[in-house]
Amino acid sequence: MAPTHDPQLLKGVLSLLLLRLLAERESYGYDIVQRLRALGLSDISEGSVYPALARLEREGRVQTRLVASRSGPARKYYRPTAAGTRALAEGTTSWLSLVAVVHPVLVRRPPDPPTSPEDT
Amino acid sequence: MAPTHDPQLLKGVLSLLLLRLLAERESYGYDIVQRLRALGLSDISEGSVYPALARLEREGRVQTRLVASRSGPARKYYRPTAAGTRALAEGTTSWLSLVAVVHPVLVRRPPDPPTSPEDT
DNA sequence: CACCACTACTTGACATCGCCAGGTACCTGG
DNA sequence: CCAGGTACCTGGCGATGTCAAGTAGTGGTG
Repeated sequence: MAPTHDPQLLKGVLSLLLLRLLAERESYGYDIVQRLRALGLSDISEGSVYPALARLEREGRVQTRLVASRSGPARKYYRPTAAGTRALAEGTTSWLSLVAVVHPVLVRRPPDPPTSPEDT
Repeated sequence: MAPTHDPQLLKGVLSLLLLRLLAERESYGYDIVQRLRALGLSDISEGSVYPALARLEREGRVQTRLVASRSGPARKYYRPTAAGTRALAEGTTSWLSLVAVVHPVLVRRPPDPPTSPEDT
């Protein structure tokens, strides 16, 4: 079964992921997309990442520098600022809080599914 | 400290929560709002819940019935349909998948300024 | 009786943000 | 020169949470 990936579920979490990945290692958009996919977010699209990165920069959470590449156009490397690191910490707290609320609710025993138990 | 509740993080999860709460016990909008708040989502607003409930109904995931009340206007009780139960199961899987990807990334040790390459 | 608070539900305008599609540009190899 | 991979950006769209305001029924208070 496909994960039936709901775009909505990613809302807000993406920028957190971006900040985190950038905090672990400075990198550029194209690379971030690949790292995200390698992490399991195979459906992630560039059209989500680049705008998110741009937003982060506009908000002063990351800073950039251009670095020429041997295999294509110049890469724009992103790195979190102090504000970005702070935002990451706060966002992580929010995420954890949400998970702490949602998870226990969703993971209780199934409440008598009135349908066939053999759905595949 | 304030939970710094990011509205975006709730996207998509709310309908899942509603479906789950409804699966556990048939109830009406106003009651759902209270249950959500009791669960810790204190910032949830009616303006989020009612439209979400209406959407769920429009999508055939819940069915409703009106019940007169002695303490105010009639209550609209919601209850998941078979499709709703199915959607709940699928949505829960999606949520779990997302958490499985996001959580480990966010919960690694706090990133110091990326300057020590001697980290294992 | 008028007014207000609480219960309940609905709706419209608004903002955010991921996605799709399309576009620009650089570089290497045939 | 062309094809294809690398790399980045933008416009328009759609989904959905929030705010604010509106409609209504019920009961308590002055």
